[in-house]
Amino acid sequence: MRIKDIAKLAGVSPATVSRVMNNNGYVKEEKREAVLKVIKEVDYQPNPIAQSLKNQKSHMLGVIVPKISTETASRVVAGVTEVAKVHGYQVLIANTDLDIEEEINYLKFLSNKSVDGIIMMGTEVTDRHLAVMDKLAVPIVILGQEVKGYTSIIHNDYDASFSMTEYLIKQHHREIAFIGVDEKDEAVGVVRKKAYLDCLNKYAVKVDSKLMAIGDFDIDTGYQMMQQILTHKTPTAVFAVTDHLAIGAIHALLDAGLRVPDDVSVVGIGDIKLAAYLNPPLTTVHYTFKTSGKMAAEAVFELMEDDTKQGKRFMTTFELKTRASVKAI
Amino acid sequence: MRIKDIAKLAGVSPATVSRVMNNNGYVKEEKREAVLKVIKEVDYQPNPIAQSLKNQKSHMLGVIVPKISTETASRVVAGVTEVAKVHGYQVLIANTDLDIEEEINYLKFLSNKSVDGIIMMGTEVTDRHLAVMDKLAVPIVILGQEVKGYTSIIHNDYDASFSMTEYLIKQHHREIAFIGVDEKDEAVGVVRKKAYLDCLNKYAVKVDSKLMAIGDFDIDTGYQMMQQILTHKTPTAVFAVTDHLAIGAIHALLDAGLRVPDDVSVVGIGDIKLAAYLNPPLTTVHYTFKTSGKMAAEAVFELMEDDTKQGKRFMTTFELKTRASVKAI
DNA sequence: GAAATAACTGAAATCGATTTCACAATTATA
DNA sequence: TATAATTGTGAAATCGATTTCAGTTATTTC
Repeated sequence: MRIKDIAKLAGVSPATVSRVMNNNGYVKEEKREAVLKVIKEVDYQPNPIAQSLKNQKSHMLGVIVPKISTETASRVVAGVTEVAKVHGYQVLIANTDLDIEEEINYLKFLSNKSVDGIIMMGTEVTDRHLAVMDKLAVPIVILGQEVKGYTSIIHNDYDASFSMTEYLIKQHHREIAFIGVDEKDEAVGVVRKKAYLDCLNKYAVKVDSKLMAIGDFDIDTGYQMMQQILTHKTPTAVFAVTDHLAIGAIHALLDAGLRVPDDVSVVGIGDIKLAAYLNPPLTTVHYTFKTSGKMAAEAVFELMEDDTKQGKRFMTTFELKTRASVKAI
Repeated sequence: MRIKDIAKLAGVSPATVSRVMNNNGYVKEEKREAVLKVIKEVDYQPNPIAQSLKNQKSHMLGVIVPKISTETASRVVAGVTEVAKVHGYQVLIANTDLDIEEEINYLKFLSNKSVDGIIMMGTEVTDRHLAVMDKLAVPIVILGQEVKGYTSIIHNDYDASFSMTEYLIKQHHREIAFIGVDEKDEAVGVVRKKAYLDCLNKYAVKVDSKLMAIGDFDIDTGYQMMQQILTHKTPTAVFAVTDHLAIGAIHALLDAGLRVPDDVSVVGIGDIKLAAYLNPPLTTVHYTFKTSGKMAAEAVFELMEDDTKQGKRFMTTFELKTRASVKAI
């Protein structure tokens, strides 16, 4: 069913049908009714692609995620879709599986007028990213990393990490192991580590490089890094920069015959859904990923209205969730 | 940059540029090179919306999910996007938040030529769904429920649930509580329960309705249902139809002062990522959700080629993951 | 009652690509 | 060499909507 067909059935021109559908321009009441009747009868829905072409709006938002099958990503997407729906927008997902090449390809592809705005969940933002981003035809918002010149939604990684370290120190821990990730990820790899170090310094706790390990993002890595640390020394507490790393660490500790938290306390960051249901329930930092997704979407819509608002920086809140995985000394 | 501009720069007509881009029709070698040179220089990418309109193909797949921020959904989407990428397709996500009205709206909207195929993760499939599905202009595949006449990817819920029950019986459990969900969800609510009952019957274990409870899908429900069952009787084992329900049940048991698995064994279905890291590690059924997503996508592409293949029924495999949450009597 | 304004309508142009069609220039075949 | 077949090209139609433009009819205003 095309607009032409509706026009014929209603005995008017396509222009009139369009005017009725979009409620603009003059249409005599009886013709309007005739058109609406036909539309209802045949359940006519205009071809969105043709509309996109003519209106130069696709009513779609692109979301670039590093890995869709993670709790963080899916929560962000949930937030984005929620706001998108309010604006009558659809969400197009681009899953890069952590491949930078893919990320850049998607940036190009999506910008090419197939979406009206882009939200990129950043891990590593390279110069090549920036080169492409500078030429983008549509607004973009970066989520999770701070990129100057671009609107970014960032989690308060510094304060969160600092507070967590401080919390452990206030529980009288002094031998606090650190399990981090590669520095290519600015927010997680660099900022969270810096906050940890700064906090130790503030409280004059000496930094022991033997208690620090850097690896990937998965549970297994947490396990291995913990084992590695244990070969040198047994800390009284472990600060893992993600909950998954913390879970791996806990299991390594248990397998080494240590009790958590009685022998070693463990904390993470992220507050995955099951954190409270682990044994012991995990002390962690709650981030509002869904809210971040919403904020990102709202920022994109704002940029679509007025692209001079580029470059804003939004920081989301966090909350320390103290649970049983930490025991004071 | 439009095709016209490229044509002008290369000193040819838009038709020739199109012929070069799509590698069809005759083009003299020198003109082809001239065109390619210009395309490369200005990094021209054709407007996908205009192409969609002309070609009547959007190169997009629609996925309707009940809740994007669940592990199941995100794994399915990961599988779908993987296959989609191979075919040069993008994935459009429609998140219905379990709202049937939304589901039907999305079916209509997506079918309307804005995607070339639809994958619907079904929970409840009503007559209203069917009415809309019958009129769909594009192929659709249902994932997770069996709908006759439509290609469905189903998990072997019956056998999985039966095997799990059988496993408990073989561990000499006879008082096996059941925590299920509403029957509106055919696969989870009806089939899994039927298999449980059939298995009890097969082994002449008497069914005790006091040991059965029906609720929602979340951890809290599992907790409450377990508490409710405990007011009547303490079973030796609990069969929850999802891992989340099992986790809720475990916590209710622990809070009631019972030990898992020493006093009560608990099993779930789904094998969420953290199932092996819970305490105790959860005995459950591993479903290959990502594979289901891939199969669904492949089935959709097959239907796009040849719509007579409609109505196939694919069953995915499962694997019993026996972990420490079950103890033989 | 004439002039000015408002209400209404459809033909045609447009969005940016693809493809048909008609025709021209080569090359192959008889 | 004449004819047929192949190669090569651009103008124009097309996809399905929206919008401008020009023209008609109805309503005010003086």
